[in-house]
Amino acid sequence: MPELPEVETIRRTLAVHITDLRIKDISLKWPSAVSGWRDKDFKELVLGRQILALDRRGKYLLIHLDEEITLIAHMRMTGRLNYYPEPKEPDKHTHVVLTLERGEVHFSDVRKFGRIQAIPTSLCIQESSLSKLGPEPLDPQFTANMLRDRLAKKKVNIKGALLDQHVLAGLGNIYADESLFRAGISPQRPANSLTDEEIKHLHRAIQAVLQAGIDARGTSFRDYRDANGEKGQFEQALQVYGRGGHPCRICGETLERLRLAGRTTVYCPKCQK
DNA sequence: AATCATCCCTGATTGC
DNA sequence: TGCAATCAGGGATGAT
Repeated sequence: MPELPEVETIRRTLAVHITDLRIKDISLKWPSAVSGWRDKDFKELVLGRQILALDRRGKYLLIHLDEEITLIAHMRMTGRLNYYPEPKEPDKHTHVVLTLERGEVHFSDVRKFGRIQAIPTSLCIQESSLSKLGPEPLDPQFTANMLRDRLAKKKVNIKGALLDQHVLAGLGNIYADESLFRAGISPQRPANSLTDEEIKHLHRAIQAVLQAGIDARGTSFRDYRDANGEKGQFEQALQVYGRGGHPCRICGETLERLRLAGRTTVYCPKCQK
């Protein structure tokens, strides 16, 4: 599932191909995947626009167009944005095809949870779902003290707090589990029970895990692919995610699987306290 | 304000 | 082997 490192990889691989190109045609195979803004529909806002730059906020991909329009895309679990240099027949899960001056972008999603919205750029930050997001974990301005303050009022377990995009933007199930493992913190701990020392470790672990994920071009546990259809390489570096019942790579203890915040959670009962 | 349940979907996995 | 039930999961929404 695309989390911060995967969305960042999609952004980078897509930007190479589509920056500066104009959107010549739009085909909506499943119109529910897109939404416009006020009384203007998606096509009206997007058709003919030129792609200026690609940005990212948390797990949202932002495609800035001219005329002050921005596309906000979210892949949820199985969404993909693929670039094809030559015209290609859309597969059965492709919901939107953007035909560019050169090549096509296909937005597809097996589970139909992913969405693309067209919105005036100036409203991106204030009026969209991006407005309530927590800080960017890899932003130098995101400090351990900031993390401490944001966790201070949270009584839920730390796993649930890390998945809450209002606390921090971009962590999903994979990188939350991996961060907690690296920090040596049990996912069941109440978020507001962490010591300053533990929060420092967690802060460092989050940044290290996300950066390593980006460097490996993401985790392709199942569905994820970048804009070129390539898998990421981070799966082999995973310490806990998807490894419940297997031995801990550090101490050999059997990794435990449980359910927290409605998500499957894997951790090492010996390494994580 | 924080927390929790529900819903959206379909391919893969599990159960009988 | 075949079919049905269950599982997986991010975020919007509404209830508490």
